[in-house]
Amino acid sequence: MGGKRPVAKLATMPPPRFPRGTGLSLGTCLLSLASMIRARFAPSPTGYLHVGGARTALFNWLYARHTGGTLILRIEDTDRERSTEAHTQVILDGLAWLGIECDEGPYFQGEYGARHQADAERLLAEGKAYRCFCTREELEAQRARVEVTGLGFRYDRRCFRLTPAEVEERRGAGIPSTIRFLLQDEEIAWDDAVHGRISFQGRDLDDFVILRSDSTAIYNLAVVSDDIAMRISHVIRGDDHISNTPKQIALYRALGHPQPVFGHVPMILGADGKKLSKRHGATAVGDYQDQGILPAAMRNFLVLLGWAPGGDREILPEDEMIRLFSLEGIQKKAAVFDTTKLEWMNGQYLSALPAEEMLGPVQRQLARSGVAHGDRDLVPIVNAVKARSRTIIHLAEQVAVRLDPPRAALDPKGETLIRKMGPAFSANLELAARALEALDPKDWTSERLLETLKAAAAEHGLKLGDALQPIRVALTGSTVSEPVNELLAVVGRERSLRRMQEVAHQWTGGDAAA
RNA sequence: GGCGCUAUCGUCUAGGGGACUAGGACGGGGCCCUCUCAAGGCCCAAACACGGGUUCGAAUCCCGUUAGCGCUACCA
Repeated sequence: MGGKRPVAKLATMPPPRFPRGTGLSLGTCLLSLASMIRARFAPSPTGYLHVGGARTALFNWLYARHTGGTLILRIEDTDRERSTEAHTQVILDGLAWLGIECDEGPYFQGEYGARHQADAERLLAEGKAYRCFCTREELEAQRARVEVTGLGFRYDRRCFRLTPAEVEERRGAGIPSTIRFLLQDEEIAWDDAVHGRISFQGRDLDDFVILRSDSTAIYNLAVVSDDIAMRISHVIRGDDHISNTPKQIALYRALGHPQPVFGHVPMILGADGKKLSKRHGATAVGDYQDQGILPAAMRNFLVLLGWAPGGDREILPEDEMIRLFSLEGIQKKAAVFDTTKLEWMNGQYLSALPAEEMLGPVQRQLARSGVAHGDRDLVPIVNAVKARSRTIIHLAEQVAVRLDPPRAALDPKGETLIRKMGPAFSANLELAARALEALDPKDWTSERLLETLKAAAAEHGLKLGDALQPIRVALTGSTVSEPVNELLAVVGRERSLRRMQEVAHQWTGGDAAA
């Protein structure tokens, strides 16, 4: 393949990375560009992995996979007060659970302090930034004064007007200082991959601090410095960063680097239309893992929240998702997180997934609720109940009841049935039990059970439903389950008969209305 | 306050000037299947925020209004 040579050549080229006039054919050039796409996910470990962050990660991952590019993970741990290793681990676990694997990293922003500082000092040396000796208190006082007048505060550049001698004097006196970026009054615009053109005026922005008095970088500098160093070509992030973008572009310009492509994805809202927060209940991906959501279902739900492939697709397997994904399909509008639809989707995945493949999560859930299953094969039980379950938790409860019928709790539908049938409930139950007991244990199969039950009902002139529903309620506590013959087969002969007799007794002598 | 972003059924969305009596999905209602439920199939209710333009023609383009959200730190 002749494609190898230009790629190698490009790789050794110094920035700017995007070749112009290199004499390469358009096709080769596009091919090379595609393979040079470098996207990143850059969470700060100051909390759990939020579903919003997870979706941003998912979009980056899909974009990288779709284009054959590279996904870089960078942990932005420069806020030492709030960042913890535990949070970093939770983020890593969350991404792994969702099946989002990164090609590079995790890198830790905290390790690049020296570069951040060097970049700030270079800007200072080039006159693109200046030392600022204003203290927090002074700044706050200025801000308070201006806000009374109803105008927005903007730093008045008083330190920019200091003479070199004054600066030296203060430095000599050991007065702490920050480095502040000198923002030009010019238009700063970019073609956002999801919003189209967005434009700001430099005069509406503040001269912002880029380096603290302790020489650590402020977010905007750190991000730009790292994104340049890591050769990031596409910055896909939450749209709460839109107003940071002009500052970052100004930094790219000052540092002499071409800016990457920016794409700002919308926020995720709670059911009340407000920004998703703890009040809305589960917001961390770990919460959904605990609730028994399958990673594939979570991914499918999340990708459809703010992105659509066009057309009527709902269930998207991973390869389809990657094939169809595009930045153009991303919605501009914030989306409400609808847990009901998530559960529906999880139900779809649960129904389609072979029992063997969900044994792990089911066993973990059984262990959590203290249910021992010994050496019993869970596969047939899971197969019997998975079509009717929306979460692993719910599914595991159903498995537990089939393992040990006395666990069954009577639900309102079960109660209603008992009340409506009156004495017939126990009578029919006993009748069915007798018929089943007469069955050779070897014939305790779904098919023979149905035959036997049908024959018994016919013999006593009962409608099939009247014969079967009491069995269902006895074994599960509810009127909802797989077909009764399958239920009996899955529960097993001894357990079924014992439970049927117990329940029949319970509702004869006693007060059936309870 | 300033700056910016956004606006189609309750929710997620399709739609990129005529193909729109605005399509799909979740949820809701009804029917079918069936021993029950789920799944599946069929049907029903349900939306272009408002006001101006542009145009022969606007959900689609432009401008306002309104509402929501974001940012406005020596946080990220």
